Amino acid sequence: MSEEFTCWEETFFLRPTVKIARGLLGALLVRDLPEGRLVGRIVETEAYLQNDPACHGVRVLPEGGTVHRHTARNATMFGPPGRAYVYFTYGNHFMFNVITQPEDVPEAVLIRAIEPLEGLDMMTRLRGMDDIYALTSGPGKLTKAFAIDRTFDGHDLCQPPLRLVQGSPVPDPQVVPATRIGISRGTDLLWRFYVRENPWVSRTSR
DNA sequence: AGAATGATCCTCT
DNA sequence: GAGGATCATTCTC
Repeated sequence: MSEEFTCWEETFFLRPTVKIARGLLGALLVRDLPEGRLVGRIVETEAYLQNDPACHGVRVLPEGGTVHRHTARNATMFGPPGRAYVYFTYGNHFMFNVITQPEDVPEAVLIRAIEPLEGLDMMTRLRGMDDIYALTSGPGKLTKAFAIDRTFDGHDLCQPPLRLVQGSPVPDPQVVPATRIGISRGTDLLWRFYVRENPWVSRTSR
């Protein structure tokens, strides 16, 4: 029951975004609700970069190059690091990302899967199901289990009621680099990372 | 204004 | 493994 949750300094989020995606494995997501606290350990992430055709902050030119793309939806991607970028997709799901890099550089890490540690009863209620391996094993699942919606877009992740804090680092032999999921461009890049053998990882193939 | 798409999930076969 | 749900956002004309 220790209250010692430690955020990162801003410099953590100014390192290369692919390294941050790797480094966020093992980090904890702490969600405070009126009914209690939810805690989970990040086990799968993906990096999205400013020159990356799959990134929301990027437009692909007909000639094949890329430029930054500002829109209403992705505005927080151009904001300061250490904040949440939350958007709605497929008519059903919120996606939760961590913004990296200085202002005006649209890069982020998508949190794809979490291992639930605390508050599993509340997560089953929020998810409307009781299979613990299905609670948080996907980007849309974990936002529902943690009650994360678009009101958190732009939220400072060092502040309650939603915090991203340090956990136990995951050693290299346990980290699997893989291709990203559900995108139509940039599919060859190994910018997804997950914890080997962890049952909450959304997809273990490549 | 209308069409297409989407960093997904669930159910069914 | 395939297909439908479902709608906000973005793109195209």
